[in-house]
Amino acid sequence: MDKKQLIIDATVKVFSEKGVENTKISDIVKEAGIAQGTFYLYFPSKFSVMPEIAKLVVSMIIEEVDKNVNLTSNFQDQLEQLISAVFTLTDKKSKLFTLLYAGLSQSEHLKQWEDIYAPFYKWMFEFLERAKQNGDIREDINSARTAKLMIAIIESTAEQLYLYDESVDEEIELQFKELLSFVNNALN
Amino acid sequence: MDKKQLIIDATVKVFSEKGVENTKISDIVKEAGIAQGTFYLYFPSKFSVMPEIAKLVVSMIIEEVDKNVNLTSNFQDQLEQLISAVFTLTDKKSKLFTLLYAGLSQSEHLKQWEDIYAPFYKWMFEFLERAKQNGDIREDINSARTAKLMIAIIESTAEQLYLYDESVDEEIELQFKELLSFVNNALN
Amino acid sequence: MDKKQLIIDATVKVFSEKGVENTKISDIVKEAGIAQGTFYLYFPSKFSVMPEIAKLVVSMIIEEVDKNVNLTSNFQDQLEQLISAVFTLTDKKSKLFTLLYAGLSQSEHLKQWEDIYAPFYKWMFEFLERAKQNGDIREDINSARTAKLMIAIIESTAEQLYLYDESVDEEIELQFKELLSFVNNALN
Amino acid sequence: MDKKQLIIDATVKVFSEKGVENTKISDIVKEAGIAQGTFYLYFPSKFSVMPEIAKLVVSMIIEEVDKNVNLTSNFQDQLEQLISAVFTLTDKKSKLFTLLYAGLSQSEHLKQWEDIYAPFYKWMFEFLERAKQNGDIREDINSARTAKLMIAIIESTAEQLYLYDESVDEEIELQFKELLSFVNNALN
DNA sequence: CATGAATGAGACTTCATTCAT
DNA sequence: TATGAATGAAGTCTCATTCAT
Repeated sequence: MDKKQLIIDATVKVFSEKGVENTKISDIVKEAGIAQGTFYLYFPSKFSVMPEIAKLVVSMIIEEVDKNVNLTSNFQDQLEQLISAVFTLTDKKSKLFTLLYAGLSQSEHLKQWEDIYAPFYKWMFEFLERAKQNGDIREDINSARTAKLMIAIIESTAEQLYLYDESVDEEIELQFKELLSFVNNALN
Repeated sequence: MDKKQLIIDATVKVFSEKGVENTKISDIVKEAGIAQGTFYLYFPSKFSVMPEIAKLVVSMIIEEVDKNVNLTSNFQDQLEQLISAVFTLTDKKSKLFTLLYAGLSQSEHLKQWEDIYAPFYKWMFEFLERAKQNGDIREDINSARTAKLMIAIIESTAEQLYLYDESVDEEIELQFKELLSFVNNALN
Repeated sequence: MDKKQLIIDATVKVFSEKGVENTKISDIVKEAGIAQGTFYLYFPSKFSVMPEIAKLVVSMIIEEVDKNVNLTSNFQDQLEQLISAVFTLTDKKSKLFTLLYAGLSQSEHLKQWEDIYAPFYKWMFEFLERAKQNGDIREDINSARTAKLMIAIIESTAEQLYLYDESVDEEIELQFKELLSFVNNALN
Repeated sequence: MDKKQLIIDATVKVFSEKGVENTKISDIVKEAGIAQGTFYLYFPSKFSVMPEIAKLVVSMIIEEVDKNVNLTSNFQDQLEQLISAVFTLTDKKSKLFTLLYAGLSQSEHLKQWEDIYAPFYKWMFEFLERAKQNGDIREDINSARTAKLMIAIIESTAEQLYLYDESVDEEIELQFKELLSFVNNALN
């Protein structure tokens, strides 16, 4: 198998398990089953693997929403499917998301993050544009700016519920409903 | 002067300047003007200063919104004042907020963060309850859950604008308006 | 109570519990219930408390053998009482003895140790002299030199049994008998 | 050259010169001519080198007694050769023996010491068994237990003479004779 | 005499990085 | 390309000792 991919996979695993700062290069190479020096043939530092991981996460998000949001459903249902998809993925990959968000706020390479995140913004932009054309949401909405707001509130809420709160299922369900109602009203 | 406070202040300063991970204990004590060993009389590690910093930040937020939100204004204006206050503070203390958010997502002591953040949640809860009693917002809103949503979207957006985007003033103004409109609709 | 004695007692306690090298001055003062600086009014270092401890141990040995060796018994019995007394004390104070022996072999102040140990050598010398005069042991024995041999073999054996071996009672009993027989023969 | 052996040899040297407690890892690596970090590839602490040193010392003892005790001599002579061999070695390697004995009484790994010392006990056991079969010593002697007594008294006496007393040659000679006579009688 | 907060030298240990094989 | 033993800079943390009160 490709050594570079081997390193990326191993890094995702150990980063998820112990966090970025507590991970040593030696942990990664041990997990990857390669020699210490080999790592440096592909990456100059553990931090430089992060963009690869971010791309992975974003592609997972896109895949999840594409799979779950049924464009033939009515808008109400699509909104619910969208939020549900993000929640599900956040739950399933909580450690991975945690380190991504941590990486986002820390990093000096903010511009890079934006580029990597761009596909999700684009997805949301098109989602809103479609809705606008179908008359499902307010006319005065700016799809680009509202896309940011939508992503912000959905991800932040998912983050709160799954990463911080260790919430019980019932509370998650209620917060989910409140968010859906909030967003629904916001868009109309 | 109280050595503990000296350490906290110095830590805020150097954390803000170089980030948590790039800060050495020696940086903190140099800034504080104390001996290396003295640090350890008050804190077991640089990370253990974080909760103190978080308390500081939250008290700054509360102070800022209390100062700027005029409870005698109409609700529309109060909402604008609230968002504006958070935006202003995020702008002014962007480095400090960055490290707080990073700390939040990293930490193992999530329950602790919740406790520290509680005052802001409480503030927002009371803000919404008042509005509900005055008939300014929808009856079916759950103030506790919506408080979380409000904080999530306002802070996330401020974060995006001031910490990541390095946005130009005009874009900030437009995004501010879009957020205000979004939230206004969401609550009605 | 006398602060110096307070320090000595506390030092015996913590040295016994954690060994000399693992003991910090702060452990001693905490145990003694005095301030950090007070220690230095009485001793320049933790090592300088050792001679005091050694004196204590030697006086304990003398006391124990004096109490248990009945000079009116026949020599055979006295020998048994002597060995038994050393064994009992070694068992009861094993930690204390361990650190004394460690201190003995480490120290640069060997001459000092000899002086401190002198009373036990003297006791043994007189014990043998008496036996010689009573015709209980060989005429050609040199009491001074044999005193050293006696102390060496009794203490070493006790040390082995109680400090190293964690021997079971039965084995201790058998080794005790073997030693008694060995010494008995050696002296006749 | 093998780095591990390099470290062991260097450790023996510096331990002998300045004692275990006064030795810093940096002293060892300087002596060994290796980098600081290299030490930790082979040993987790300076104390963990001790067992290796102990093995070395025990093998030296075995070698010395094997070389000097002539199994074709009569028992009296063999006994003298045995004691003489231990005395000579203790004299020649006094510092090394000192630190071994100190290590013995300190260590928490007592069981380990026993294992390391086992070869000498075995040697002595066989020495006594042979003598018993030849009718050179008492029939009622238990070789295993008496082996312990023999080692205890010979080593303790050597230790006293060479490590503590800084005795003059004449006194050593006399104590040697007294010991030989003592042991001779003890065994018959 | 007694205190104990403060000091700072210095030992420990880690781990990213190199480089000869 | 790949290896992994070796390196040594750099940071952590301890703790004996001091000294103003």
